[in-house]
Formats: sequence, structure tokens, C-alpha cells
Amino acid sequence: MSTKQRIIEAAEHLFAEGGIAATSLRHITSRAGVNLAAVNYHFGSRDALIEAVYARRLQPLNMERLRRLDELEATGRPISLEDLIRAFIEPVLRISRDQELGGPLFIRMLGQSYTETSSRFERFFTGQYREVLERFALALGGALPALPREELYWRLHFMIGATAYTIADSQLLRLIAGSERPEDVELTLARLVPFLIAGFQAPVADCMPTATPRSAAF
Amino acid sequence: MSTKQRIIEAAEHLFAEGGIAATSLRHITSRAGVNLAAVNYHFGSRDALIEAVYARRLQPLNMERLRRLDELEATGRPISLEDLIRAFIEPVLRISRDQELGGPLFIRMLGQSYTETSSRFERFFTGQYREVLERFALALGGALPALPREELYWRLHFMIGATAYTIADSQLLRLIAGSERPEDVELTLARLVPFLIAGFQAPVADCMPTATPRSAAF
DNA sequence: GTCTATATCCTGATAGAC
DNA sequence: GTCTATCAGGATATAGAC
Repeated sequence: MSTKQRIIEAAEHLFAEGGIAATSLRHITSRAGVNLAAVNYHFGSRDALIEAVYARRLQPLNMERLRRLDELEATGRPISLEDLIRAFIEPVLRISRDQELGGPLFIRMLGQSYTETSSRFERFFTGQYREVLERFALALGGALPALPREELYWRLHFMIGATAYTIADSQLLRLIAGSERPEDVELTLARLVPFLIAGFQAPVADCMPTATPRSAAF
Repeated sequence: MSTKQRIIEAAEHLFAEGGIAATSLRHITSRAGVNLAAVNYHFGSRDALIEAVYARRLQPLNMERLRRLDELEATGRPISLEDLIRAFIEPVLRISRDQELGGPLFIRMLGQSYTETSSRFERFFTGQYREVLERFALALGGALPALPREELYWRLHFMIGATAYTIADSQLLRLIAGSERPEDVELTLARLVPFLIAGFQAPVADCMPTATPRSAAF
């Protein structure tokens, strides 16, 4: 494995174990078995390394979501709410539960992208998510034609929150208990999907002022 | 104001602005206008200061939730799902939107309690939340007698996630845009409560294996 | 209780030999 | 590309005068 790869790999594990802020370049290079100076040689800075670690997981995740959405749209038939929810949620659940694919880091990214010093990485994240959020919002609008656009954004938002929290928490559980239960993606989906379907289909409260939440990422 | 109080106050603001990990004791004492050594004198360590900052917001929040639950139970009548959801959510929404009460810090606590180095503060948080979670789970069970206990825990979990995320995101929005909209607690409730009611009342998927998510805090 | 001064250690980054 | 050595600075914590 190349030095660059070894650094990314080591960084991901250490970020997952101890958090990004608590992980120094010295920890990373020592674990990777490479020289301290190699980080700056290969990435330019610590922040650039962090982005590289994030991107390695985010890009395949969002490509998989778009692929599944393409697949649904390619049928030409109207797409059900449930299919859209699953297309959005299943890929992230699957990755988050997969040690090989960097699940543990993934949930830390979630929290830390909101936690980091007034969002040093905000532009980076916005770029990673824009297309996915736009396309899913549009498709959800098609599946829920009676739902006002604003309400739809809020509910998309609630869905992301419920899912993110579930992932974060279960992941913590695994880290702490060390229990391996790769099969529980299906269990989680069976709990979460009906909850979300019902939420999306809830009646809309009347006399609603106008405001949209910031479209957010995970 | 006492030195101790000044330190807590300054720490809260700096944690909210730059994150806990990025805030040093030097930042805090300099902003508080006190001596560096005062932190260790009054709190013993940096971590103990962090807990003190958290506790100042968490204790009133959870007491308010319990107070509202007491109030509902004191009527002797059956309690509606909506009342329970509001009793749990409204206090945290209100605090999170109130600059005076430390809203900005609050959302960081949310994220950072999951983000911090393998949960240095886990015992602390567990202690802060145990009673609230137990009592609300029990009351929700009363309002949804047909819902299996496990499913109820999952849905409580989803509620926390959707709410936490909404708070975190809106708070970020405010930090970034600088917009002040204290009135939008009502707006948020009007969006969130129907979503959650519907979610709690969703049909339960059949043939469900058994597993409970870790009860989690915010 | 509050201060100054300092011990001890770790940080990210870089210069320059190989 | 990889190494050693080092810079310049910041971290927490404490000893000891007042």
C-alpha cells in the first residue's frame, strides 16, 4: 500500500477512535508507520488530509444514492414514497454498519461536521451533498404532490435527523459493547421506514408561516 | 459576578463559537478577565469545567421536562401522545432558540457529547438523562398501549434524532446568517409535532427480531 | 483566592540532507 | 519521496509569593 493510502487509512481509524480534534499528525504517522513529514508532502496540510478522509466515504455513498434514484426513475413508473426513503437511507445505513467500509468514522463525521470550529469544512460538505439533496427533494415532491414544498424540506430534514441519530447511536453502541451485528441493517430499516413514511404522510398543520430549514448533510 | 461564574460564562460562549476542543483554558480565562490558574483552583481540571458548563443547562432543562410531565399526570386523565411529545420537545426547543439561555452552546453539546474522545463524559450524561428517559418511556407506553415496548424505544429514539438535528441545524443557520427569529419555536413545533405523532402511530412492521437501541440523550 | 512564573509536553509545519 | 532535526508556538497543570 502506498504511503498516501496508509496515511488515510490510519487517520480514519484514529479519527473514529478518538475524534478528529484529538488526533495529531504524530499519532497518524506513527500508526501508519510513515514519517511525520509525509503528511504535509502528500496532502499539504492537516485539514486537506481530513477532507481526503471524508471524501473517500462520502463520494461512493452519494453515488450509490444517485444510482438507486436513477434506477427508480428509469422504470418510468411513479415512484413510491417508500422506495425513495429506502434509496436515501439504505446506503448510509449499510455503510455505517460496515466496519470494512469505515462505519465508525462515518458517524463521527456526522457529528463533527456540525461541531468543527464554525465549519471550516462547510464548503467541502455543501459540495459533496448538493446534487443528492436537490434530486431527492424533487423526487419526493413527485411522490407527495399534495405536500407543500416547504413542508417537504422540513420533513426531509427530520428524516435525516432521525436516521443520523440512529446511526450515531448504534455505532456508539457497537464501539462500546464491541458487538457485531451486521444483519441489523434490516432490523433498523424495518423500524425506521414505517416511522418515516407515516411522518411524511402526516397531515399538514394549517396557518403556517414561511421558513425553510437549511438543507443539511449526512 | 464571582470568578467561578465568570469562567463558566466565558467558557460557554467560547465553546459555542469555536467548539469545545478548540477552546483552551487561556482563551477562557482571558475572555473572563481572570487568571489562568483560577480554572484549576475552582474546577480542578478542564474536563470538570466542561461538565459544569453542561450541567448548568441540562439540569433546568430536564427539570422542566419532568415538571411538565408531573403536571400532565396530576390531572389524573389519560395523557395524549401530542401532550407528551410537546412536554419532551418544547423545553429543549425553547432553550435552544434562546441566546440568553445558552442556545448556541446547547447544540454543540448535542454533537460533541457523541463526538468527544470515546465519550469521556458518558457517565456524566447518562446520569443527567436517566430519570427523564425512564419516565417519558413509561408515559408514552401508557398513551400507546398497543405499541410493543421495543418499538416504542426505537421511536422515542427517532424523535430525539429528528429534534436534535433540527435544533442543531437551525442553530447553525442562525450562527451563520446572524438572523434572530425567537418566534420560530412555534413554527418548528407546528412542523415537527405532526410528523412525530404520525411516526409514533405508524403501523408496526411484522416479524420483528428483538433488539433495543441504547437510550440516548439530548 | 488570586497572582506570576514556570515546568513539561505536544502541536503543525518546514528546511534541507539523502 | 523519505528522512532528521528543529522552529515557533500553545497546551494543561502546578509551585509558591502575596
